[in-house]
Amino acid sequence: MPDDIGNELPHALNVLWGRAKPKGRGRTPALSLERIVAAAIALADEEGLAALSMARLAERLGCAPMSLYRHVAGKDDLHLFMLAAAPGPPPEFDTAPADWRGSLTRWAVELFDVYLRHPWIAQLANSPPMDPGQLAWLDAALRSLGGTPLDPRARFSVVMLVLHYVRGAAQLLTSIPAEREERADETYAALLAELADPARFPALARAVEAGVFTPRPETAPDDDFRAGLDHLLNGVGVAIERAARA
Amino acid sequence: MPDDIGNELPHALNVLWGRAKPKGRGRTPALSLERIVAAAIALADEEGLAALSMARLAERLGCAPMSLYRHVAGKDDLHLFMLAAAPGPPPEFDTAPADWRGSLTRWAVELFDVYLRHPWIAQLANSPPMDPGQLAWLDAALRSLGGTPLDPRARFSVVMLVLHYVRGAAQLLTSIPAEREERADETYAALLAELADPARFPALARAVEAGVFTPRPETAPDDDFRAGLDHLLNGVGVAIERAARA
DNA sequence: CGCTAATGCGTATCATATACGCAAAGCGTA
DNA sequence: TACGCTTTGCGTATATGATACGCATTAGCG
Repeated sequence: MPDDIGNELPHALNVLWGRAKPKGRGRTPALSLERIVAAAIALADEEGLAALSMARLAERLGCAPMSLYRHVAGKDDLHLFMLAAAPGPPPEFDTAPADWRGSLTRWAVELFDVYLRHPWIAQLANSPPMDPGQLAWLDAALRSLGGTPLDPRARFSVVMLVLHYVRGAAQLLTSIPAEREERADETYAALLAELADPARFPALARAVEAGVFTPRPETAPDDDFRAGLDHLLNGVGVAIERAARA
Repeated sequence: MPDDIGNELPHALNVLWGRAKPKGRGRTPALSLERIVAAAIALADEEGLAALSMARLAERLGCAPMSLYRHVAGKDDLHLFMLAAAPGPPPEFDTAPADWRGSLTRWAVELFDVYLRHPWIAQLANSPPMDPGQLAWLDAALRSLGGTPLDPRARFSVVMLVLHYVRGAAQLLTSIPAEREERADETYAALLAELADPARFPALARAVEAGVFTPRPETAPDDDFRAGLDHLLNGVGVAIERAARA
C-alpha cells in the first residue's frame, strides 16, 4: 500500500489530492470509497460518532468488516475522508467582493448549517485542514475579505475568529436538544435554576432568573447565532476601518 | 449505587454538588476520588486523551482496573470529574467591575492558558456545563459584564462568543506542534505551499505566500490570540455603546 | 467478638480495531 | 482460449478496552 516511500502523509490525503495510482486490472470492486464514506457520514449523522464502528458500517453496507480496509487505511483515515466530503462545496464569490460583510455572513451561515447537519465534524476536526474540501472553505472565507485593506495575517485571524465562533455555537446548539426530550422540569434551564445558588454564583443566578437558558420556541434557532455573529463582525468592521485609515 | 431513584443525573454530578451519602463504616479506602481524578488528568495531559484507558489509569495508580469503579460510575463519569477539576478556580472580580474589558480579557487569557495546559478539555466538553467547576467560570465571565448596560441575554451571548473563540484558538494552537517535530519541510506551511494551487485556491495561495502559516519564533505564541481577542472585544464594545445609548 | 457495610479486585464477557493471508475474479497476453 | 498477474472480498485471529458480577477482605459498631 505505501507505494510512495518517504511520504508521511495519511493515505486519505494522497487519494483526495488525486495522487492514487490508476489501478484497473483486477476484480470488479463491489465496494467503492464513495459508498463507504457516504454510508459512514449517514451513520454518524443518524446515530452519532460513537455509533460509527467499522463493524456497524460494514453491516450497513452489506459487506464484511475487513472489506473496508481495502479502501481505507484505518479509522482515522476514514475520518479524514468524512471531513473532506461532508461539508460539500463552499459558497462562491469573487476574489475581492465589494461587500465583505455580506459575503462573510453568508459563508458563516452556510458553514453553521453544515455543522448542524453533521455535528460530529466539530468532534473530528482536531488537526489543521489539509484536504481539498476544507481548504476550499478556507479559501472562500479568505476571498470574502479580498477587497478589504487588511493584511494577510489579519485576514486569516478574522477567518479563524469566525470559524471558531461558528463551530462553537453549532456545538452548543446541538448538545442541548438531547436533554430536551425529557420532561420539561429536567431541562437544562430547570437544572441550572436548582443548582445556581445566588450566593455562590450571583451572576449566573441572575441570568437563569432572567430566562436566558429557557428555550424560546417563537424565535428561529439561529437568531442567537446571527446576533453573536453581528457582534463579531462589528469588531471586524472596526479593524477594517482602522486599517483603511492607516 | 443509585440510591436516589428518579434522579437521572450522572453520578458524578451528585458527588460534585455534595449530594453523596456520608458513608464511613467499612474498610479504609486505599484509593480516593481525588487521587483517581488527578492521575487521570495527569495522564491525559502527558499522553493525550486517547491514551487514557481505565487499565492504564489503574496501572499508574498501582491498583487493579476494577477498583476504579468503586469511585467512578464509568468512563463518562470520570470525564465529568476531570472537566470539573482541571480548570481550577476562575479569576475573581466584583459583581460589576468598572473595567469590563480588562476583566473579560483576563478571564479569556486565563482560560486560554487552561486549555493549553489541558488540550483534552476541548474534546470532552461536548455537553453544556453542569458541574460547580465550570459554572464558576461561567459566573465569573458574566460578572465581568455586570457593570455594562447589556441585558442578560446579550451578556450570555458575549460570554459564549469569547468562550468559543478561546476554545477554538487553543485547539488550533495545540494541534499544530505535533507536526512541527518533523523536518522543517514537512511543516504545515510547507505542505500548504505544495497543495494550495493558486488557480484553485487563489486567496489561500496568497496567504501562504505571505507567510501567514510560517511560524514566527520571535513573537509569543499567544500574540495572535490577543490580537483576535481584541477584534472580538471591539465588537462587544460597539454593542455596549449602542446599548448605553438606547 | 461477631455483624455489617464498604472496599479491593479476580474473572468473564462483549465490543472494537486491525494484522495476515487465502480465495475469488477480472484483464492482458500467448 | 487458457494461464497468470493483479486487485478485491473477507475469514480468522489477536490485542485492547469497558465493564457486569460476585467474593473476599477489613474496619468500625454494638
